[in-house]
Amino acid sequence: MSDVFEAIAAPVRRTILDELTERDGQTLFELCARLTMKHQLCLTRQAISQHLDVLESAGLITTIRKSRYKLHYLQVEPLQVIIERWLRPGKGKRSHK
Amino acid sequence: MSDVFEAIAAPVRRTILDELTERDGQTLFELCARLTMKHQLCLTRQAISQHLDVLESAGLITTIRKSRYKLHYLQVEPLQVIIERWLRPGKGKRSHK
DNA sequence: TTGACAGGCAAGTGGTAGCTTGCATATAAT
DNA sequence: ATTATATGCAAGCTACCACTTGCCTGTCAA
Repeated sequence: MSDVFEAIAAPVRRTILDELTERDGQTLFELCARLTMKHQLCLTRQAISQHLDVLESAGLITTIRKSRYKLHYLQVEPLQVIIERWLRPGKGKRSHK
Repeated sequence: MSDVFEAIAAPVRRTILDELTERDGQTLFELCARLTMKHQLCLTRQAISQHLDVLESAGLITTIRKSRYKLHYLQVEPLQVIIERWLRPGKGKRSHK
């Protein structure tokens, strides 16, 4: 996949991004617990792991291995392409002058 | 569908938004021609029509009937939610002060 | 009125994303 | 060494999206 747009297409993945916005550097198990508790989601650990893979291959999260833990960090830079693409007034339109 | 995120998940639909950014108010047939010519896409008219339906139900385009023509206009407002959600530094983080 | 043009509706099909199940690996604790 | 914890890998299943095909409606020109 590795595509930013498809990565944020799934509601679960957007919720994961929200969670990391609120508390960065969570492990897979932490995310599992929070998605279950706070967001009433009923997913297996593997399902969430696969979502994290998608997010990582899209560049929306980075991971760091800490012994047996894997910490996940949010990266919002890839989302900028959306602004660059459609939300900038002057883009080939010569808006200034 | 009616979801902004799923609407921009498909590459073809993003190309349609690009086309409308470049030239707003196109008809279905105009879009078909341009997607075929400029973007080397090989899709039937119905396929593109369905994509336009998705974009409209997501609020990314609006349409106006002009006799037997249907004109399509770009609406970028729904994309702002992405900025509000993840690209704003101070959102519950009390960044100022 | 007849034909061409622009668009709409709906059923059918193939491919793939998302999820589960089962097993495997690695690190830490006892 | 054994067990618990945290994660990884891979095959299989299901549901749905994207696309096509076929036919229908509405508008304009001759």
